[in-house]
Amino acid sequence: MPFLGQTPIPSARDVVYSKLKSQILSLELPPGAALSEKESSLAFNVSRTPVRESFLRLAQEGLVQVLPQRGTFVSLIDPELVEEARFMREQLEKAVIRLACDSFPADKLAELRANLKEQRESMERKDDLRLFELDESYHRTLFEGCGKLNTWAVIQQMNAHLNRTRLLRLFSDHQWNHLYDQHERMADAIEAHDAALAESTMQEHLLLSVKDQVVLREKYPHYFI
Amino acid sequence: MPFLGQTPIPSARDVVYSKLKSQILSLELPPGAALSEKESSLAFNVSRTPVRESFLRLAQEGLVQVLPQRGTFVSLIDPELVEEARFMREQLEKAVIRLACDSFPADKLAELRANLKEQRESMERKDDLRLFELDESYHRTLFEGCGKLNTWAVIQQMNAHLNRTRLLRLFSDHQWNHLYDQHERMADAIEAHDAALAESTMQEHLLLSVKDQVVLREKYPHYFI
DNA sequence: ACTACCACACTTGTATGGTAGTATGGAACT
DNA sequence: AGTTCCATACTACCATACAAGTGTGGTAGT
Repeated sequence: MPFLGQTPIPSARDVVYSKLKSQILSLELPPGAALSEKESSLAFNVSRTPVRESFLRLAQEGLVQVLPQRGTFVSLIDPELVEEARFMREQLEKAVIRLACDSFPADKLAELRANLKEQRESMERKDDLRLFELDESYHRTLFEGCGKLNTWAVIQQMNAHLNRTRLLRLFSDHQWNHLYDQHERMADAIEAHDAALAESTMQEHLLLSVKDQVVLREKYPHYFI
Repeated sequence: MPFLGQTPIPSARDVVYSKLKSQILSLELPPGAALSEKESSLAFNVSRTPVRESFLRLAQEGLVQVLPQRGTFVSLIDPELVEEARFMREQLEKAVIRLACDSFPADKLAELRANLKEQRESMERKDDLRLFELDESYHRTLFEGCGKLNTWAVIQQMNAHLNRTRLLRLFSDHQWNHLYDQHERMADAIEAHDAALAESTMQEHLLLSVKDQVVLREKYPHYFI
């Protein structure tokens, strides 16, 4: 009898998918790079089947492009798609934080505060990677508190396109102070039920990531359509 | 040499996927129904491979649930997911029609007017199916005119969950008159650059479909989680 | 030198066999 | 009768073989 609630062992397909996805998002597999079912199956020591299924899933998410009988390629970055992803995220996050200002569970607010505390600590340690995670976690908690986790999941998927450009921030000037201030102001606004302030702060917050794309585009023009 | 611009012949996988999806959305395959790679492969006269790949794609869209070594089942309708899909659509459509009030290309506005004309004709013919298509086409044109077709694609995917409940409208009182009036008022608002009117009308417009779920839920409680 | 053609080395698409886990119904035992 | 156990018939997962389309480089013919 299986343990209830046991984490199911990840299938070969899931492993390959996660690995490939992280390689694509980190630009380790750059836009335009050629993939092949056979080559990947050798690299991961599995058969073509799970590799192929990973390709199909990545293709559905728009991260690779499968051309029948020709090959599979990491998708070039489509600036239009990136802009629309940012647009969708802006609309949904603004709507959610308005909801949060109306009502937000106390325990989730406490989570936000705890997250902010850890952000301060990570800034002192200059732990950029952890700050990146905390940023995601902060926004996730916002959606969770509003009962909109499915919406967060959709945003996460669209973020795949944004993140290939946002990665740059880890290596350039991060402005973590600025980001932290905005996070704190948003939490305060929720507590004070100040929807207008929360929404405008969120809008600023999400605009910060726009410039990354410009930088990346100048540096690697062949990564774009 | 292949004809350039020729439509690629649909693969067996695509055929099976479309067929299954339409059967699920039409409730011909009701929520909870068991599927099987083997059974479907016999039904469609293809091997298990393209069937399996269709299952995986449907699973990623949340329309079926794959339980390893147990079976594949049509997903039960999750009211929370349906509500969030409606929520996302509301936010995005409201944002887009605000954009449209700011600027909207003349040819797309003409498309909206032509669509409205055909809506009137279809209402006279009581051609409900065509009206359903025209409704979708109307909203698509809105997104197209704002350069937000990718956003429309995301909405379409979420609509899969809404549509299983919206299907009812085809068989009940449709209130097509009401829907038409709203469509016309939105086109007028865009032309008059009246964002407030456009947005509030859109909000009403999208609220109309909420009641369908209540009806369906009373009639088929075992279709829901 | 140039062109047309073809063999070949790729690619993804499809079919199928084997493996391991799961549910179920009946038999054997208490 | 009720419970335990096991054979069996499923399931999806994975490996592998074959089919069919595509691009390329070399070769033969002009």
